[in-house]
Amino acid sequence: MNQKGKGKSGCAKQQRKRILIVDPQPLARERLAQLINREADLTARIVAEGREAAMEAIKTEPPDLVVTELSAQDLHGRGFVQELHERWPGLLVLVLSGFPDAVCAERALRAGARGYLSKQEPSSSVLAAVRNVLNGELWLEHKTAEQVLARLAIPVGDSEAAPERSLAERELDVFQLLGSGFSTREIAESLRIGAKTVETYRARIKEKLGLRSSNELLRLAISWVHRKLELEVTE
Amino acid sequence: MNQKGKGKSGCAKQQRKRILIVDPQPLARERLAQLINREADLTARIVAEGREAAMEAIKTEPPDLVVTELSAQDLHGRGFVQELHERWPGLLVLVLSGFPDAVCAERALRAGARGYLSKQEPSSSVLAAVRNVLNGELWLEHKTAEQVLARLAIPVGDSEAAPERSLAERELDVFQLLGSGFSTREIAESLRIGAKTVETYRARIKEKLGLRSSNELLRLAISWVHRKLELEVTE
DNA sequence: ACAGGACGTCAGGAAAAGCCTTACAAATCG
DNA sequence: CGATTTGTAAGGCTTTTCCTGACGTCCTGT
Repeated sequence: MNQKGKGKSGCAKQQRKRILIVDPQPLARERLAQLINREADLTARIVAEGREAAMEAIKTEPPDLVVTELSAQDLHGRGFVQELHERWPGLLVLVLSGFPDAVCAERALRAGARGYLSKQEPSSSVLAAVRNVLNGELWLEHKTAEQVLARLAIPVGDSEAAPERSLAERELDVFQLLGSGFSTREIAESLRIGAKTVETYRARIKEKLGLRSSNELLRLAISWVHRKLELEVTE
Repeated sequence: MNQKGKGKSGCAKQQRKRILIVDPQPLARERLAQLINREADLTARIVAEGREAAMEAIKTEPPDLVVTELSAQDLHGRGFVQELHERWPGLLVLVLSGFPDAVCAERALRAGARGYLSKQEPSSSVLAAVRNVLNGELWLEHKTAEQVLARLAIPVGDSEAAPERSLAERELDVFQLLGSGFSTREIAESLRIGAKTVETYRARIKEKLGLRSSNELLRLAISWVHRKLELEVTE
């Protein structure tokens, strides 16, 4: 909206906030870069080659903000946020998600993200989110925020039915990927851990949820994902 | 790449192919519209307000091609693509997907789409896909294509091959029981046949539906049962 | 009428996935 | 500080799935 008039000489360029975009979807990332670059006080750079390249880029030229994607097939993205947060604790991270969901939002925030929004939000909101997070504020969509707060507000009551309350992080990863139709082996690859480890999680999930067969586990996981997607659609 | 040079007079504008974009993700759809609009012989229009609005737009101003998204909503429930195909059988539809997956591709094609590609493909591929589909060709990514080729033999006309149309009685029994959460062994008992026989059916189902893993089979079966239940409830 | 194909049924052996047990370091909790 | 949870994983055994055949029964078309 208003910009200009802050740097009278060439130094304005150096005051631009640098934003690094890490997103596997070209259409989305290109548009986002455009939107950012046409703001006079922001400048965007895209990393298209994956997470390692992103790390490299951050090391060589630290950005003020990283905007990254969190999509269904790659829950490992949460690990990315966490990794970022561990290596550069002060780095601001905004998560764009193709998988809008309060549980994911909460987990992204726990992992160190400073904002979370759905790709279904209008461009203007995306830009608003970028600015807010740059200003040091936390950014969440309203509905998501409410849901997250509601979840945080509920102490360890007695509503034990929801898998996400009783499962550990990694177990939830596995559960969700199982429900999305991935095999144990694929999950292992996606999470970058051994297949044997995934088997351990499956066993623990089954124990925690009181399931007897692998089949029941799969069925429950799939229904859970279904339900989540339905909620997402209706709201 | 090359455009221009085809319309020497003002009539070029009227020859522009009209493309309607239906996608809930603003970033992606805006970028796509840009890419299309900067081609001299193509013009894009965005529908942001949902499927009904899209139907309306198609009715009032028929496009040459509809590019739409396939996200979570369409994994179950009857698809937008199918509805489009029923109402305008000749309408070209290209599906952009956030979930690169052969099963989804398969379903999209069966529902009447003429192309399917992942949002992870580079912008240039997206544009290439648009052009190919406009030219009457079928467009698939290579990996997806290989997986789907098996059944491309089925003409695009009025296939409508839901599982119940292509599976034999016993195969459908097994499919449904699988989707209801029964194991191979349980199904065998339930149908009073040998477990080995059930295995045979599973194999045949997988072949007929072009599934590669037992996991995919299970996921499809479960989704199918879900969908059936939903339809029963809502209708 | 008879050949070809889809259907229903099953088996043997190889390959893969899953289950049970054990392990251990780090984090967290009480 | 000790106990529990979490994240990671291996070894060995059991079950399931996959691949390859097989065989009789219906239809269907020419």
